[in-house]
Amino acid sequence: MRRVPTQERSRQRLERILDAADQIFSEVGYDAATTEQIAERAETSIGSVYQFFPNKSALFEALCQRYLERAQSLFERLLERTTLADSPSWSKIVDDMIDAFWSFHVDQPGFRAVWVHQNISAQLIAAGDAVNQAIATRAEEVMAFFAPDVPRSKRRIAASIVVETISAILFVAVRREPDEAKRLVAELKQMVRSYLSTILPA
Amino acid sequence: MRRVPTQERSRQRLERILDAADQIFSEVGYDAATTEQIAERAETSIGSVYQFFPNKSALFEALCQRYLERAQSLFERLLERTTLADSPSWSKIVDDMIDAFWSFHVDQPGFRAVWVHQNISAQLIAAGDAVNQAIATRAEEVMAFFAPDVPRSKRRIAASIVVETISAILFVAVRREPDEAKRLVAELKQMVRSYLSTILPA
Amino acid sequence: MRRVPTQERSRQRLERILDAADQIFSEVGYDAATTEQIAERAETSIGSVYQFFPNKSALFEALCQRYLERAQSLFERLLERTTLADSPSWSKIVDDMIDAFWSFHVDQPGFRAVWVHQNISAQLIAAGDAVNQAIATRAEEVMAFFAPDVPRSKRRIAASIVVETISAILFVAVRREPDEAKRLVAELKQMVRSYLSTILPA
Amino acid sequence: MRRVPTQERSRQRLERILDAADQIFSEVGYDAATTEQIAERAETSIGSVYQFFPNKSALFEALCQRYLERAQSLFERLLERTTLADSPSWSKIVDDMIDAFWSFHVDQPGFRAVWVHQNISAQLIAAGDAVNQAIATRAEEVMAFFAPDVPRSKRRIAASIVVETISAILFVAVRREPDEAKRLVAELKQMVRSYLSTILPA
DNA sequence: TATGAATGAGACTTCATTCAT
DNA sequence: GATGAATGAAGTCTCATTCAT
Repeated sequence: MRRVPTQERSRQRLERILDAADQIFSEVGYDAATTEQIAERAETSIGSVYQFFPNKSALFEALCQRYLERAQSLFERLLERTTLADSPSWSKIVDDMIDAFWSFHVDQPGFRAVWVHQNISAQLIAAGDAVNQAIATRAEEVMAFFAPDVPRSKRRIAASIVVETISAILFVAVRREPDEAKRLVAELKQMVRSYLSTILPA
Repeated sequence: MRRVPTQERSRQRLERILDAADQIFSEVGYDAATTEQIAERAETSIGSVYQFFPNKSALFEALCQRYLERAQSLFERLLERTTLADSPSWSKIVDDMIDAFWSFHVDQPGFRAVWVHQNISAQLIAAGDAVNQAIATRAEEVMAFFAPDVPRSKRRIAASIVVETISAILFVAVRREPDEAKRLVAELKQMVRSYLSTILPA
Repeated sequence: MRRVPTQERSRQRLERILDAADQIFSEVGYDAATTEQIAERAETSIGSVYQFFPNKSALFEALCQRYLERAQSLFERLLERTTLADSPSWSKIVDDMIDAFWSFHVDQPGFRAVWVHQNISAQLIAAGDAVNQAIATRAEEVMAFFAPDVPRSKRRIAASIVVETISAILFVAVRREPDEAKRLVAELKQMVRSYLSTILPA
Repeated sequence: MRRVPTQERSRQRLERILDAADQIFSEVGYDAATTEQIAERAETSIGSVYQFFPNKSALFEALCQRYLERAQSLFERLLERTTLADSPSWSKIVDDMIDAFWSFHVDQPGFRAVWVHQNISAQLIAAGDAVNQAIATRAEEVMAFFAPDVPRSKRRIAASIVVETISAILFVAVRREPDEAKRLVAELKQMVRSYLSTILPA
């Protein structure tokens, strides 16, 4: 980012630009989106966009970063609420997690576009991957709480596959009919639980 | 497609164009790929590309179709080999299937690009989706063999989630280190088996 | 022209090519017409077209030539029929001439396209002009019969303007509604007669 | 037009673009003219051309419009100068008109290209036709002043043919040698006068 | 001689980015 | 700091023409 806004006015403008970019990218995809269009939606001039970001790609990366933070923060808020000390069942945690991320996908349609574009351009920091990795790392810690005896490497791979599966199936589900989506989410929970039950103690 | 080649020489050229397109799309993504680049890689002229395909998009769709056919044919070959009458265990089928599609992903890197791009352009027949749906339908029939009592709708959703999960995890795995990838695939088998065991009889 | 056909079969092909070119040029104009399209309409291959004509422009020029010959021949046939020796009134000749050329315009829509294109490209022999000039020269001779005393230069300019006017107004008339066209033609006769009556004796 | 310039600098640029287009179209015709060539002649970049006009065709139409306005304005200025109340002879008006439009043709060579191209592309507002029709309508009014008794339909057709004839002959004359041109114009006046004298009172 | 696949120059147009105001 | 006009590289696609079969 070229300039970090200090004044309130500027910060609002930056926010508007990011929101506009989010919408446009999500509506038409990275390549079809034009910087002019984004400036217009943000009700600024193209010059102002380039005052914050050196180029289109940087604008996209900032969006990725924003999603990473949002997803991580969602995860943390969730864990805080159900403090582990309360000794909830891990299957409850799984269900809550899936529900929470389901809402995340539904509420933030831009995330999809971001995720998709990342899988094209290798140059970009794979923010989608980054989100999943960050969450997998945290999930691993939670698993350590429930199954301290399982070797670390086993926990890592299990956490990884669980997070990726959830992410992937939710990704698929948003495009299905609402009814079908609901059933997919339910079945996803079932799958994750049955898998984890081969690793974690009841 | 504008012209279907009849002579051998032309058919080879067409093949070369498709292969080149496959590579380029896979390397840089749909939008960043240029038709000129594709022609060059195929060692033809841009004019020849446009003799077969009316535009860039049509070239891409032809690739999609090719992958759809390849994946379906892979699936069918697999089922034929392990004739159901031989009464194999379903878990053996699952393992074989995952191995086979893993090879498919590894050998055909272009499939990835095709799959990803489809999630952007709504106009395109979603070949990635199409592949999965086609295979899910077939998988459902296999499940019917092992669990004729499970209601149809349950089978459908189960087949769908299994296929999507396999597809998604393999998709993730190709980008990981070989060692990590191997472990992910192993764990994927485990997850699918444990999920299916809640539905299918031993 | 590259090759003059000697065999009957070839001559027919050449004729078909010229007819096709005539139609296509007339339908879409010179630039929008494609050589491929012309070959197709002529039910030949593009290669055959290029066997007769070195390029698109030459094909067009051949068409021009054909129109020049047709128009000239029309004029000659007309004069023959109304042998001057029969001492017809010149106003009768004018009327017949206008009627004949009106039919020419109506029957040969391609002539219009040819004429229009010539006024763009200066390199081309202006066949439209050529037609008019050729006919003007002949018309001048006819005027000499009726008014031997009028100086040659005066006759030349009068013939020229009469021919150009007829040509131009007929050109305009073909694009008008049939009814309007008929009135325009009638008025054209009136105008030419009133002008000529200032030069030729009754 | 995409953008209407407000600042002086832009207005000049737009003017330069139009002038350049005028020249180029007039030199090589609509199709052979390239947008790049026009930009170069206007001493701008191709991007600037496309900032004002969405495509080549729109640029052409703007030119048509400009000619229509210029021609109409010329006609009006002419009529104002020779106020009808001054009861001039109509033959004087005809002569002045022809002289004025002759200058118009000579000074604005681009008009020719515009006029010619319109006879090809049916989609375009036929500006050439438009010019003539607009002037014919006005000419009809003038005729009404001199011959209020002549029925309206007769006046209309007479105005139409006079205007078309003048337009067509001037069109031809610009391509002739200066001397020949002058004689053609003189003869044109003679023809129009002799025709009108069959309709209008002395 | 006829065919039509192959070629590639070149046209139109877009859009990321700069910079004078 | 904000604006938006100007730039021009680069992309897609067409079509006249050639030449091997």
